[in-house]
Order: sequence, then structure tokens, then C-alpha cells
Amino acid sequence: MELYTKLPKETARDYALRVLKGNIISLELAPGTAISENELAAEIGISRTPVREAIIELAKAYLIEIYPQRGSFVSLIDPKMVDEARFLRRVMDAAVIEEVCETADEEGIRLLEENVELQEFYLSKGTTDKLFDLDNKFHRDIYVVAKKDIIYDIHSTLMIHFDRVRNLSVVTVKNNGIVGEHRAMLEAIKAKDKKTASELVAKHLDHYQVDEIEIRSRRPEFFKA
Amino acid sequence: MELYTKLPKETARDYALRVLKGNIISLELAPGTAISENELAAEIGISRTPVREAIIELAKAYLIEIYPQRGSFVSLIDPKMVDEARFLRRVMDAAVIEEVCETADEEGIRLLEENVELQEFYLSKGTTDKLFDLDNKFHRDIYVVAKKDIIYDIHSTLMIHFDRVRNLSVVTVKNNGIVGEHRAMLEAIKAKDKKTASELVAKHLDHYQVDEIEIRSRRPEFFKA
DNA sequence: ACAGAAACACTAGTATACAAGTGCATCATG
DNA sequence: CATGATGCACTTGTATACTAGTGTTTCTGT
Repeated sequence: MELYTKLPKETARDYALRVLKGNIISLELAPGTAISENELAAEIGISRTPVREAIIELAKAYLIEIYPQRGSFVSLIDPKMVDEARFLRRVMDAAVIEEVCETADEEGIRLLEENVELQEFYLSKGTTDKLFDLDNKFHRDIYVVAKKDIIYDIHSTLMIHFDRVRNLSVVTVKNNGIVGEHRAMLEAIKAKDKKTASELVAKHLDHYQVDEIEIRSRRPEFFKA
Repeated sequence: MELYTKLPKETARDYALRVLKGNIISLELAPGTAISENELAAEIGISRTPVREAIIELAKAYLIEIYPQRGSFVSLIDPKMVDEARFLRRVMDAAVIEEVCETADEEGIRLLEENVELQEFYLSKGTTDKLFDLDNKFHRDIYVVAKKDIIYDIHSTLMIHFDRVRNLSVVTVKNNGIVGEHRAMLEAIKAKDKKTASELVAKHLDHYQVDEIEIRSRRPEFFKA
């Protein structure tokens, strides 16, 4: 397991949370792996209490399953969970971007505009790692402009189920086209064109499609049921 | 604060959680009230650890705010939070009932049918407290039939913000009509009539409307910003 | 060799002790 | 009286000790 290093002002709990989240998303901690509170605490050099608090938090997000007196385990990939996360994102993203079309003020538009321009800049320079962060930020900014950032935060942990499956996919997500779609979404927002905007969002989510059948046949031990 | 009693097989953490949730919803713990881990632990007769874990969980749901080394407080009513909860419910309820219209099997329909029939039974007998539970169950069952129960659970804690405001409202929710609307929703589902079903859901949510201006003028100290 | 019991090594749940920081009250000092 | 320092009483964060339960392993007796 990759351990990172504890940041100076970070609490022990946040540190444990960061380590666990990162390793679960990256599959460094594979689905089904046992997680010992004692062991992890020793490994990262803090006590059981903050480790335990982090584990409880991830259990609430269904990323870890706790069996009292027996052990805690990284959740197996549950297709139902992945479906629900996908459904949630499809429905909410569409509703939120429509809300943005209706209510966005100049400042909000500017925030999105700046982001897309940065994406276009880095795309032309071929700096793909920055693009990844900007992609996430663009998505969140839409929620922020719609004044729905709490909803975004609540849902973000669920989306980890998604990211985990994507990291198992052989098909690497091609960045080509994504920036263009973001530009198109922004223009639809500027034109207050709800219909086009929500259609673009739906199309955009196709990038998140994965071949579950293929992954499952390759790694059946990672799947539930 | 009302304390309830610890159930035999309930863990100390679940107990603390139940006590806190209940008292926050009922406003027995008013917005802004300080919550001491030590004090609460002593009051309900368990140690600080499970109390602390419960507080952290409610802080994740924005129901408690933790200021390290200073104290924890019941969150003030944040109109933005209430708006987001309302938006979330409006969008998801509509999407989920449409999903039910499309995908419900016989067993699912039967589950909903049984519930509505019970509601009609208790309505005719005037047993209103049972109706409250059945109302909540009907709402959840729709998510279950749509195979979206994780989404329901994730959102349920957020809805507490809603319930809290409702409990401050002078206008008591009149049960008249609610059962009839449930019946209408069920019939729309049976007829696979997505349009009518989602319209009924939107109308149904009007029952959750509250006069925020009035409450705010009456209890300004409960509100944030 | 086999069956069952008992010891052991783990687990998470809970309790308690200590550390570090905040804010107020008190008290000394000008 | 005003003001600043200092201690005290709180807070949450973290560490550690203990409890109770589970599963395996090992011993024991037949």
C-alpha cells in the first residue's frame, strides 16, 4: 500500500482518510482486501482512534464493510452500486446544468469560462495531467454556480465506486473531445439553452462507460454477487 | 434533552446517534446549542468514544459543526442547505418514479399496493401516527422498487434539514389528501404513465412547503446568515 | 486417525488517560 | 480604574488499555 506522508497541519484522521481513499481508488487496496485498524495505524504511524474514525466514514460511503469482531474489508465492486452512482450522476448533472442555464450570473459564467480557457490552453500544450484536475474542477464548478455544492460534496464519495471501476478498465479514457464538449456546454449555458446543455451532459457521461462484462471476466474475484 | 433508553443489542454508537438525531429533528436540541462530548456521554451513560463517533457522523451530514478545541454545536438552519435538500428531493423523486414506471415488476407493484391499502385502512380508522410511518415507508419503497435504495439512504440524512424546518412551521401538515395522492401515484405507476407520475410527485412535494419568512421572523436566532 | 475441547491470536467496540488549544475569569501591576 | 498576564476550566484530538466476540490452531483423549 502506498503511504504518502502526513502533511504538517493535517489531522491524523484526515491523513488516514486520504491514505485509504487514495489506495482504494487506485486499487492498490484491491476489493476484498482486509484492513486491520491496528496494522494500518502502525503502518502510517498514528494510533487506532483516528484510523478507526476514517474507516467508519468510508463504511458510510459503502467503500469499506465492517464486520464487528471479525474484520473490515474493502468493499467488493457491487454492480448495483455502480449503477446507482451512474444514475445519480446522470439525473443530477442534467438537472444542475439546466439550473445553471436559468440562474447563472456573470460571475458564474466567468468562472466557467476561465476554466475552459485553461483547459484549451493545456490541451494545446499537451499537459494532460493538468487537464484531469481541470475536468474535475469544471464539473464541480457547475454545481457551485448552480449553488448546489453541498449536493456535489454529498455525492462525491459515491462517485469513488465509479472511479474504481474505471481504473480497472483496459480502455483508457481518451481526452480528445472532452475539452471540446466542455466548451460546447459552456456555450449552451451562455445561450441559456437548457435542452442542448442537458443533452451534452448525457453525451459527456458516455466517456465514463466501461465494459463491465470484460472487467468481470478478467477479475471475477473483485465483484460481488 | 430527551434521552430514550438504550436498546438491548444496540451499539453505544447507534444509541448516541439515535438520541442526537431525534433531538435535533424535534428541535429539543435547538440550532446553535452546544454539544459537549463529555456531557452527553455522562448523560446517556456511555463513554466519549461512541458519542464522538456519532457526532462526527452528524457533522458529515452538516447537522453538527465541530470547531476543534472550542466545541461542537447544532448547526444553525442554513436556507441554502434547505434549498439544496428540496432541489435534491424534487429532482430525484421525479426521476425515480419515472424509473419505477419503466421497470417495476409485479412484486414491486404489490409492495406499493399493500402500503397504499394500509394507508387507506388507517385513514378510515383515523390512526394518524401509523400514517406518518407509512408515508415515509411509501416514499422509501418507491426508491426500493426502482432499485435506488442506496441513493435514498445517502440522501436521507440531508432530509433531516427539511424535517427540522417543518417542525418549526406553524402550519401543521394536514394528512388529508396525502393518501389520495399516494393512490394516484400508484395508479400512474401501474399505467406506466411517467408524465402523470412525475407531476404528482412535484405536486406532492408542495406539502413540504414552509413559510421560511415567517419562521425566520419568529426565531431569527435559529438561522444562519 | 479422528473428535472435541481448550488455548490462542486476531478482530472491532468501548472506556479511559493524556495532549494541545481556546476563551474566560481572576488577579497583579501600573 | 484600566490593562495585561496568568491560571483555570473547558473543548476536541489522539493514544492506549480493556472487553467481548470470532475463527483457527493445537492439544487431548479415545
